Amino acid sequence: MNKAPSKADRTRQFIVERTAPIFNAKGYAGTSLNDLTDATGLTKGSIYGNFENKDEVALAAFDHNFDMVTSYMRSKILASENSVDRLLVYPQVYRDFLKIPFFAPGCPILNTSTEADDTHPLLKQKAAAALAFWQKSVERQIDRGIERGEIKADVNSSQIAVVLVAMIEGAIMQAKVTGKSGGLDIAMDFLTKLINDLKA
Amino acid sequence: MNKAPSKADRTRQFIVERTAPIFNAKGYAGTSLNDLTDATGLTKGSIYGNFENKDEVALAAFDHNFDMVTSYMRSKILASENSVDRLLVYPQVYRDFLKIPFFAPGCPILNTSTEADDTHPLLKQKAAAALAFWQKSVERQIDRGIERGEIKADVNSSQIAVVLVAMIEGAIMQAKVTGKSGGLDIAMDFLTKLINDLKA
DNA sequence: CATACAATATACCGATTGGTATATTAAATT
DNA sequence: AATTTAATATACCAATCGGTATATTGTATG
Repeated sequence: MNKAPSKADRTRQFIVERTAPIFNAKGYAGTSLNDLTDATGLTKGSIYGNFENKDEVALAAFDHNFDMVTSYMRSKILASENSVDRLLVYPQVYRDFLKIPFFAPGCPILNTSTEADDTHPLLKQKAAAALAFWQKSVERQIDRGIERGEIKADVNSSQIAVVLVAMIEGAIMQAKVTGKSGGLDIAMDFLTKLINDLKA
Repeated sequence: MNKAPSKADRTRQFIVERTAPIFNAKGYAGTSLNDLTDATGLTKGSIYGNFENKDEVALAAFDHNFDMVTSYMRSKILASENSVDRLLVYPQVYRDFLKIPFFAPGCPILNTSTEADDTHPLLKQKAAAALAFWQKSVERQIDRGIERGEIKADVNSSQIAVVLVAMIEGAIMQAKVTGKSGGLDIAMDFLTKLINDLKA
C-alpha cells in the first residue's frame, strides 16, 4: 500500500531533484543556500521547513544522484541476460559519459569522495557505502557468470570488481578535467578487452 | 647565477608551503582566509602583501603540491636504470599511499580536478596540465624501454600510460574514502602484473 | 463555511567571507 | 645615522554565510 505522497513529501523531492545537480557540480562547501533557493525558486524558510539544515539536503541530494546513476545502469544491464554482456555495459555507458546530460557534473561517488574524505564524515560515509555497493554488485555479476559457466571459474571476482571500478573512476576524472574523451576511450577499450578475457 | 631569494620570496614560499596541504585537504572553496592565517601565523594584510588574492595562493599551492609528488616520484624512479623497474615504482609507491604523510590529503591532481572541473577554470587548467605531464612522462618511460629493448616493441605506450594513471587515481579515491588499503593493494597488484607483462 | 494545521514567505540574526586602506615595523641603502 | 623602501599588522568594509522566529498563505477536514 503506497500512500499518496503528501505535499511535504513532494516538496522535499522537488528540492532534492533541483539541488542535486548543483551539489554534484559545485560540491558541498561550494554550494550555498542562495544556490538552493535559486535552483528551486523557494525561500530559505521553505527549505528549512522541509530539511533540518544544509547537511540534510546535501545527504539527500547525494542519495538521489547515486540512485539516478544506479537505476540508469540497472536498466541497461538488465537488458542483457549473459553476464559478460552485462559487464560490458559499464565500458559501453561510460564511454559516452561526457554526452550524458545528468552525468555532466561527473560521478557523484568520485566528486563526493574527494571532497568529503577529509572534511565531511557523513558525506564520506555515504560515498564509501555507495562505492562498496557498486563494487559488490559487479562482484555478484561476475560470480553469477561463473555459476552460469559464462566466465572462467578461476576468475577472482572481487579483484576484477576493484579494477573495473578504479579504472572507470580514474578515466572519468581524466575526461572531466581535460574535457576530451580520448583517454576515456582508451580506458574503456582496455576494460572491454579485460571483460572479454573473462569468458569461459 | 641564482640570486639569493629576497625576504618576499621566502615569505611567499613559506605561505605556499604552509597552506598547500590545507588547500589539498579542504579544497579551494573549503579553505578560508582564516585557514591561511592560522596555518601561517601571519595576518591577512601580510598574505595580501605577497599575493594578489586567494586564487593566486591556491594556484601556487597546487604547483607546490604537484612539485612535491613529482620530485618524490622522480627520486624513486631515477634509482633504477631498467625502464620496467622504473615503471614498477608507481605501484610500489602508491601501494603505501595511505602511510606517506604528505600524501595524506590525497593526490592533488585528483582532488583539484574533481573540485575545479565545473567551478574554477584556472585550477582546472593547472590540474589538466599536471595530468598531461604525468601521463606523458610515463609514455616516455615506456618508449625508452622499447628503444632499450626492455619492453616489447608492439606496446602502445600512450595507451598503457592512460590505463596506469586512471588505475592509480581510481584506486587512490577508493583508499581515501574507505580508509582501507585493500582495494589499493589489489589495484597495485594488477598494475604490477600489467607492467611486468610489458617485458620483452 | 469555519477551523485547524501544514507549508511557505518575510525579515531578521550573529558570524564569517574575501578584500582593502592605512598605520606600523623591519630591513636595505646611502 | 638618516632615509627610503619593503614587509607586516591593525582595523575596518560590504557582502554573504548558515540559520531562525514569526508572519502569512494555502489546503485539507469537520
